[in-house]
Amino acid sequence: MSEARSNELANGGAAARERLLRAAVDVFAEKGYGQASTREICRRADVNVAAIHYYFGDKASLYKAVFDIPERLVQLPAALDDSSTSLEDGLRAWYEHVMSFTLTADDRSHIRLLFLREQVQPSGILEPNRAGILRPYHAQLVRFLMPHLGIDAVDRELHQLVFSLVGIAMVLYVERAAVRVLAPGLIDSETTIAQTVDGLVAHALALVNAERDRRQQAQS
Amino acid sequence: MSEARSNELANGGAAARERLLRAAVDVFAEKGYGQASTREICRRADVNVAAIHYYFGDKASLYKAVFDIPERLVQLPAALDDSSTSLEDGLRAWYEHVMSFTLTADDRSHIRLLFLREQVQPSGILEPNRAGILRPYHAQLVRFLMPHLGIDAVDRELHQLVFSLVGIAMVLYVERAAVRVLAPGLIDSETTIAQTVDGLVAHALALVNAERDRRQQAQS
DNA sequence: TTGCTTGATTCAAGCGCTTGCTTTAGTCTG
DNA sequence: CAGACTAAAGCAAGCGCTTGAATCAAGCAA
Repeated sequence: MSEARSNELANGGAAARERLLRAAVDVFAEKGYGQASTREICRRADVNVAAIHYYFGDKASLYKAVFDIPERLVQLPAALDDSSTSLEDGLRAWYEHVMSFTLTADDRSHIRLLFLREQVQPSGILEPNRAGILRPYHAQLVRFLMPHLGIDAVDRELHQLVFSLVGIAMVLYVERAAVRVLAPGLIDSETTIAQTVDGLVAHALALVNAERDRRQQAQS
Repeated sequence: MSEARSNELANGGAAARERLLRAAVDVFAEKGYGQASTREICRRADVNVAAIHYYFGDKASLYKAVFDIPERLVQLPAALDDSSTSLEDGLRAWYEHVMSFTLTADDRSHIRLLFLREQVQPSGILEPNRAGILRPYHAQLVRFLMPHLGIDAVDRELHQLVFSLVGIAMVLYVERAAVRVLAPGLIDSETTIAQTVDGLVAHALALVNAERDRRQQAQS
């Protein structure tokens, strides 16, 4: 901590450690842990190879450090935590938020790819049983839906509903290459994505409404 | 062809080439193309390292050969191509089929993981623009749904409906680690998976019915 | 049967290269 | 000068791939 700060003051404020972290996010996201080379990370960060050892110890610890900066990077759509938001508006806000990932390739998308990769192909370095980047999104949807379903306890049906809501968008992201081949016009441009979001909202409403109906029927 | 056959006859019918292919599926699925080592593949296939060069030329060609055996491995649920199958029965057959992937780890599951990995993290070796393993599943659902929706042409709404139907199951597979952490009891055992299939069918019916209603409304 | 040839296959060895990491000698700043 | 940091070189290990010799069954002539 204090060493790092004095370091920042020492050199031109560039903070080699910080550049190293940023480059690591990029390279790990592009190549995966195993295929990422420390030499390339250092080259992109414009530091010497010894810097990784100096600041982090080794490659695995650098990887862990990359995954230790996650929460502040995940910014959830605020509308869903406003209790006055209608069901449709909340769902639309949520899908607009997550579908923006599909097209753009900004700074944050790299870290998202990193989390997805760790999910599909665990490196074995991080402790297992971590829910990854899905947890905050899942938790927010659970919070948002409970009042709209008129329930105050989480059960497996609610969990499954939320996973389905996530799934109808996630398939478009994970399989975006296949989607573009099989159904051109779904996620090719901002315009088509806007249409697709409309479809997602309609699907989501159908799912939530069906679940609400099922619960009312089960009560009577 | 004839050389390969005489080879099979020559040795104990073990066919080193075949063992090599099988081992390659396993190792590529476990490690990914870049992290898989030809030495390990040969070790598992119980052949000499030179065998890859002898039979396939190099590592990349072995990888391509693995991806050239796909179609016969994808066995679709037959019920969906029977026009007498009801909507609910067809959907149930489909989800029972695909959800069997989530728990089991049989021979075929490795090749499925391989396709998923290639989708998320393309190796750059296969020609791009291939829809991967999703294509046959997608096509079958499109065929199955058209009569139940009363349409005879494929449009973008139908495509998106199918992707949503795929997505609500795929999220449980791709994020199965997170699902087990966030919602234990969804995909932990055959019993819970059976319950989850019930939920998937209910969700799918809600989606299809909503889409049919939308089309009827749009007509009038 | 016997010995020889041939072509297919396997084998151990090693080439050149990249990897993660370490070391040693330095430079710069306060 | 002391401590924070960097630079360059090099280590052992692993990588894909190649090589030339060894092995083996099949075909063939004497």
